Amino acid sequence: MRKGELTRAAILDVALDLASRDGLEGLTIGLLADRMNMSKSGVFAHFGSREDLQIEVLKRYHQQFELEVFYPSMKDPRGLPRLQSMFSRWIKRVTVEIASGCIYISGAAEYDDRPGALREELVGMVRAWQDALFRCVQQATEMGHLRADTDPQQMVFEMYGLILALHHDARFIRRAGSVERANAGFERLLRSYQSPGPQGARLQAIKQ
Amino acid sequence: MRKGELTRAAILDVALDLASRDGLEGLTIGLLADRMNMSKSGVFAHFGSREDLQIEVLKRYHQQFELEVFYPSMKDPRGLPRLQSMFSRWIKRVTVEIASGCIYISGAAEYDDRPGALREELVGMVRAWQDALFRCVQQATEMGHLRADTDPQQMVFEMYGLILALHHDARFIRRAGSVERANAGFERLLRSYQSPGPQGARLQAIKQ
DNA sequence: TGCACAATAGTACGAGCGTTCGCTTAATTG
DNA sequence: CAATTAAGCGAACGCTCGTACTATTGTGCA
Repeated sequence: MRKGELTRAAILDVALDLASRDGLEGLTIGLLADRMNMSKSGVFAHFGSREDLQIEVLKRYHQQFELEVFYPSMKDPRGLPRLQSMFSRWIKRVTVEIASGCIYISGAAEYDDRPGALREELVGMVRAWQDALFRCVQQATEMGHLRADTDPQQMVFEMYGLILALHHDARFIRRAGSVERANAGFERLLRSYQSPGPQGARLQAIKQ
Repeated sequence: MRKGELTRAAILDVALDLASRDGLEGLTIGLLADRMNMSKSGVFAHFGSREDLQIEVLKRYHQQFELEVFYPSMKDPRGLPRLQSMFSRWIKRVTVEIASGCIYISGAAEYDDRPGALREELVGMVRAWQDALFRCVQQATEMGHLRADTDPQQMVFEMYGLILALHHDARFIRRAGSVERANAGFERLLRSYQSPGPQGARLQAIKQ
């Protein structure tokens, strides 16, 4: 049927908007129905349960994230350029989300200790993104763009920290200049993992 | 009244425990009454409203944080030693909170876009802690423990990022080794803000 | 011991939640 | 156009929430 799928998509659009603001747990069918000028049961009928709705919203968010951040960066040359592209697109996206809210981040807080399908889904997505970053750092290391002793997991950890700090300081604390600080942190991060290294790594570089 | 204040304190203890797990928004009077083996109205009578209860819980948490992290570090020699002490105590605390949950962090997600007394209270506390870190970095800079061109706000930003990443990766993703990564990040941070500096800062150091 | 009042229990209310059901439209197909 | 099915509505369910009000128990001081 055509009409059904259309309104279903429209509902998901509004639901994604609502979930961005209030979190996935704050997404309520009643409010969603109000926004849609529909009855609660009318909205509900499009999904088997609230959890199904939440998962659909989450998948839609993930898909949008990949479309906006991941896929475009994959077209950039692998190694350092791709890594920089990933981070800058990521920053750009989070910057927009300072106004609307980021489901990955709010979801991490909501489901860090609440078992269920939603948590599994969410963890999987964030893991996938971290893995993508991991591989990118790894390639940059293999290509000599970063020091050979670079620990990719460590670098991904710190990149994620910068994004989390950005979201925290800009959206929660509402401190100005957070985007610039996140970028400055990334540049410092890159400098650290390019030459020269710590604890005599410079000597090793000379020996080669 | 002796008895009243006693049970009130006991209620707050349990409430803090509950709020750590489920967040301040997840703290419910019914559940609290169950845990206390009391009636809902009996618990409620100790506080004017749920919001008052939440604020009391928040203040208790803050007080505990100061007692465990801030005050002990203030006894350490100012400058770099104090900064390192602050961070290591902070890490230690968050490490414990990986099991129980951190109200500052979950609260940041819950109240980043929900106006009200709770948000104001919470923002004030986090700001106060960031300011304490700020002053500490500043002192370390003045004392020559860190490079003169160190931007304290930037350093605090990155320290906060490491803690947020630790909480995220350990509690949400449940990845092992996150504590070590947070510590490694801090060590790298310190190395960056000690000599030598970026973009020809080494040259300037030589000139002096 | 008894009185005054603090401390807790009990009950009720209105609102909102997700969900179910039967029914009425609206859309699609033969 | 008629038959069929999809789409949506409205009311109701059982539940939990915070809160108000009343009744009962318990404590502590004269």
